[in-house]
Amino acid sequence: MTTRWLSPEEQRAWRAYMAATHLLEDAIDRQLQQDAGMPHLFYSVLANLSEAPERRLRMTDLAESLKITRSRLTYAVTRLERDGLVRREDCRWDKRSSIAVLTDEGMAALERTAPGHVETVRATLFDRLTPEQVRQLEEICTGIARGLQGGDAESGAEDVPWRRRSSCS
Amino acid sequence: MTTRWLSPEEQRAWRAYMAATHLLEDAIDRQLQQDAGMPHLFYSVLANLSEAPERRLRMTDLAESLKITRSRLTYAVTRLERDGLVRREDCRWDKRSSIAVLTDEGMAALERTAPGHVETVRATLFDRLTPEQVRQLEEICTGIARGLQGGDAESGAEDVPWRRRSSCS
DNA sequence: TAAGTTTGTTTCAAACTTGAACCAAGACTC
DNA sequence: GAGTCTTGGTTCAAGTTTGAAACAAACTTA
Repeated sequence: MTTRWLSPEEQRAWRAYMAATHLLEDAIDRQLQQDAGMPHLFYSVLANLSEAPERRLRMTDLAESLKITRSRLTYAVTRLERDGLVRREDCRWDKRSSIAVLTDEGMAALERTAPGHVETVRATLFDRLTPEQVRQLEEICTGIARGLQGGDAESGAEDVPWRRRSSCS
Repeated sequence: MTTRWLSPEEQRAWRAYMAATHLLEDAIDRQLQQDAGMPHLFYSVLANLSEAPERRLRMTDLAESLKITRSRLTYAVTRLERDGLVRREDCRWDKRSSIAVLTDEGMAALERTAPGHVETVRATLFDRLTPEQVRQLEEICTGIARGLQGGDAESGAEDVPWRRRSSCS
């Protein structure tokens, strides 16, 4: 089959997308690194745990929720554990599982860090979007994410190479 | 000043955004790694060079165009040079500069790889968006990018920490 | 229930990224 | 025209990510 190249509009959108995502992630990473000494991902781990019941989550569920590989999460949690912000516990029911728990110190670190982070997200992203665009962005991103996960939906869940295997359950 | 937290709509958009960008970049990286043995960034270097006049670009300009740090580019070009896909040349007018040039072999690799890449970008992104959403995405991303670069524009170019120093020109 | 499969997690080496430090060449200043 | 600043690029060590392999605990099934 001959390649369906991108249309000019798609080209422009794709370039803008790559530029924006690079710049945004850079800005956020830099702010967090400076003010909290941790990359964005690590912050997200803390944030995610803080919202879970009892501030605890199984490693796999946490990885799934963050859309990252298990091995990447293992690294992050190991580091956060070393810093005392997270603790690992064994799962009582399934001895294979390990549970990441946000410590009080971790919660404190999160609370200390959150305002600056949110401020950055605002300044770099939301303050530049109209409410309508916020809706559009959510709509677009939700669609993309659904397409890339277990989002079996329409086109049938073919086993294409770019689909993460261990998606959700 | 008390923190302006994210509204529920913004929260949803932010989460969807992070999920989508993670999943998308993962999918694209995986496809390129499998089919071309290089990460997305390296592909972008080749693609960018291929469109430049004479297929050559100053390192700094290339970095600027890709929105990445110079040191990251140095690494990428070094690797691509080792693989024979790119070559470095000295700049005649400014002896500090070095110019990255796409070799014929690099162009061939790009042409061989592009269809699969574009197909993935389509399948994961554009095939899931309406033409209207493509426009919206471009608009949104352009705005974000403008805000984060030399895009001095409205809010005055304060020297905020999350702004990349060596922006443009 | 032993053998085989799946699931949850970690480990390890190789690859990549970061940021600060460095070096050299051009530009500016007095 | 020597000192100073800026720009273009690389280097280096420390940090992070990747993917495959290893392990161990469930689960399945003959």
